[in-house]
Amino acid sequence: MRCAAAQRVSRGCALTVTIREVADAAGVSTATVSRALSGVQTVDPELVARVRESAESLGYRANRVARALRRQSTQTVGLVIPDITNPFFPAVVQAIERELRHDGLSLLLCDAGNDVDVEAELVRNLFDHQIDGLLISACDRIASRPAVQLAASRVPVLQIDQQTVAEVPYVGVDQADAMGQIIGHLRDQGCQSFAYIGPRPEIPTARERFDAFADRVKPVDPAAANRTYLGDSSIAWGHEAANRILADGPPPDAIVCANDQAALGALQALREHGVKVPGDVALTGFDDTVLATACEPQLTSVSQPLEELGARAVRELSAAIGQELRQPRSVLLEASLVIRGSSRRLPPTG
Amino acid sequence: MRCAAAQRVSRGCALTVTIREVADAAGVSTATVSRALSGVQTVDPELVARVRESAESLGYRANRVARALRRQSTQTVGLVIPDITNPFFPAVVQAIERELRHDGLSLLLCDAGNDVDVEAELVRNLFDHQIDGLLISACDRIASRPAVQLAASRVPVLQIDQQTVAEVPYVGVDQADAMGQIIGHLRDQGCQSFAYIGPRPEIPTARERFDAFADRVKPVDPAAANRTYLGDSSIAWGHEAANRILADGPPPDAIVCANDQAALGALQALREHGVKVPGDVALTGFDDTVLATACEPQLTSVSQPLEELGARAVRELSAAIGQELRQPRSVLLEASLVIRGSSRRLPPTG
DNA sequence: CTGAAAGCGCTAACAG
DNA sequence: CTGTTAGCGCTTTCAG
Repeated sequence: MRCAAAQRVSRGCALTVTIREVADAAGVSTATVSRALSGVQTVDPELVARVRESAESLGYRANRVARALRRQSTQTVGLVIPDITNPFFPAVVQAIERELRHDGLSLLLCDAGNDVDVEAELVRNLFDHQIDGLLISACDRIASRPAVQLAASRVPVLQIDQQTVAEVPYVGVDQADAMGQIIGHLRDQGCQSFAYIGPRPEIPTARERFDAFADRVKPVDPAAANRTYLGDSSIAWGHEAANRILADGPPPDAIVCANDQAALGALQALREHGVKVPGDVALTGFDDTVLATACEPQLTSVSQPLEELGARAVRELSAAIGQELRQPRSVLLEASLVIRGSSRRLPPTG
Repeated sequence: MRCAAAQRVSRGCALTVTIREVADAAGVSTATVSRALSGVQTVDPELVARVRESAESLGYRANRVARALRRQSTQTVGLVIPDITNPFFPAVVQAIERELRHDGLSLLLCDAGNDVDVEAELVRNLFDHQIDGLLISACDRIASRPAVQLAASRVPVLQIDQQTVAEVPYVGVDQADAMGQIIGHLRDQGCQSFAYIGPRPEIPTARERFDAFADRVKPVDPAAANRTYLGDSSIAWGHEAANRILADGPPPDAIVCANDQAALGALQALREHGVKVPGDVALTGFDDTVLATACEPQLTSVSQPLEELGARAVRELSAAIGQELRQPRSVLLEASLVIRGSSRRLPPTG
C-alpha cells in the first residue's frame, strides 16, 4: 500500500507533505530525513540520495512554522516604517526584501501610518510572531523611543534612517554633510541670503537637516534664522511657505528645501508670482525623488543611496541574527549632490 | 517559590512568558488560560479575571508560531508584487497592510523584481510559511499563470490589479472604461487624430489599456493604428516615443499615454521641439501619480482608487480565510478622469 | 552513523 | 465548567 502523500498526489490534491511521509517513502526515520536534507550531520551518502529522491518526488518542503517552533528561530524579520507612500521608502524596502531573501530570511512589513501608538502596537505584534530581528524607521524622534528600546532588549534591532535611541545601532545617511554640500554649492553660485522650507523636526533626519542648514548658513547670513518655514512634508506646504517668503520681504538668493515636495511646491508658487528660478531665486530639493526631474527647471537635489541603505541594514542585521556579531554595527553612508537647473546660475568653472 | 517568569521579570530579562507560567500564576491549567483569553468557551468569570490579571502582570502574549502549528492557521497572508518602486503600489500596499491588521492578519511582503522565476520561487516560499491566503499582482500575463494556479489550489488567492488566470478571482480597475473616458474627453476637446505611447502589453492592464485605445479610436481615426509606440514604463520611453512621433510625420491632435511616466517624457520632448501642449497637441497620462501635478502644464490623467483596491482585496480574501466565503469574489472598480491643463483646449461647456 | 523519543508552546478532544 | 492528555511537524538530544 502506498503512503498517504502518494495517495494525495495521485488524487490531485496538492496538500502538504510532511517529513513523516518522506521518511516512510525512503524507508528511514524522520530524524534521518531531517539530517540528510539540512546537512547538519553526516549521513550515509546512499541514504542521502534516497531521501533526496523521495523528498523531490513527493514535493516535500519543510514546514517553517514547525521548524521555527522547534528551533526557536523563525528566520523572519520585521520592518516597521512610518509611511510607505513616502517616496523615500519603496526603494529601501525593495532592497531590504531582496537582501533578506538572499540570506534565507522573510519580511513582515508594517506601516505605522506616522502614528506612534500604532507603531508600538506593531512592534508588540511582531514579537508575537517571534521575529528574529527588527528593522525600524521610527515615526518620532522622542515618542518612538520606548518601542525601540523594548525591541532592542529582545532581538537584534537596527534603526533605519532615523536614529531615535543613541544606544541602538543604526544605518543612515549623513544629513549634515549632505546639507553642507547644498549650501557649499549655492555659495559657489553666488548666493548670499537663504531661506529654509521643511517639515517640523519631529524625526531625527528632519532635525539634522534643519540644524545643519542653520549651522552652515549662520556665518554668511545671520538673518536666515528669520526665514525658516517649518510645516509638513507636502507639496502644499512648499507652496504656502514660498508664498509667505515672498510676502515677508524681498526674496533671498536661495531657498533651501528639506525635501523635493517642498521645493516643487515652492517652484510652483514662485512661478505664479513671476519669480524666475534660478535667475531670481535659486532653489534646491532633497532626496532626489522622481519629482526632481519632473518639473522645469529640474531640481538640484541630494541623492541618497537608498538601495545601499537597505542592503547594508540587512547585512548588519543578518550578521547579528546569525550570531556572527553580538549586535549590528552602525553605518553612516554619504549622499551625493545632484546639480540641475534650479540652482545653476553660473556656468561651471573649469 | 516564585515561578520562572516572575524570576525573569525581577531579573530584568524581558524574555518570553509562556502560557504555562500564566497558568501557574493563576493556579489553573493551561487549557483554562487558553480558553479564558481566547473566549472560545465559557469559563467561570472569576477564573477569567484571575487569568487576565496574571497574564497582564506577567506581560503574557501568545506565541503565534506555536498557535499556528496547533491551529494549522498562521493568520498570515502573502503579498507578491512585481515592483514596489512602481508608484502604483505603495498606496495599495499601505491599504492592504492596514486592513489586514484590522482583521488580525499579518503581511509577508515579497517583491518579485519583475522576474517571473523569482515570483514563482516567492510563492513557494510563502507556502513554506503556511500562509492562509495570497494576494498577487502578477509580473506577466502568460508566464505567471502556473504560479497563480498552483497557489489557488492551496489557499484562497486574489489577483490584484492584474488578472492572469480567469478562474481565479481578482480585484481590479476597469481599464477599458478608464481609457474610454480619456478618449471621450479628448474628442470633446476636438481631437480627431491620436497616437498612443505605452509599455509592451506583457501584463493584463497594459493590454487592456492598449486594446481599449485601439477599439475606441478606430472609428474616428483608423490611421491611429500606425501611431502606437510600445516600449516600457519609463519616462525615457515617453521621451523617445514622442521624438519618433514628431519624426514620423505631422503630429496628431492628441497623444494618449498608458502611464504618467510616458506622458511626462513626451511632454519634455514636445517642449524641446517647441510643440505646445495642449495647444498643438493634447496629452494625457494614466494612474494620476505624483508626476501628474509636478509638471507644467499638469497632466490630465486617470485616478485609480488605490486604497479601495487594497481594502476590497483584503475584505474578500479575509472573508474567504475566515470561511465566510468558499472563495474570494472578484471586484471591478471604476477609475475617474482627472482633467488638467495638458488636454484642456476648450473652455468647459455649460 | 541511525533510530527512538522528547518536546518547542499552544489548543482541542475527551473525560470528569 | 475544568483538567488531563494528545499532538500540530519538526529538530535534537540520547542511546545504540
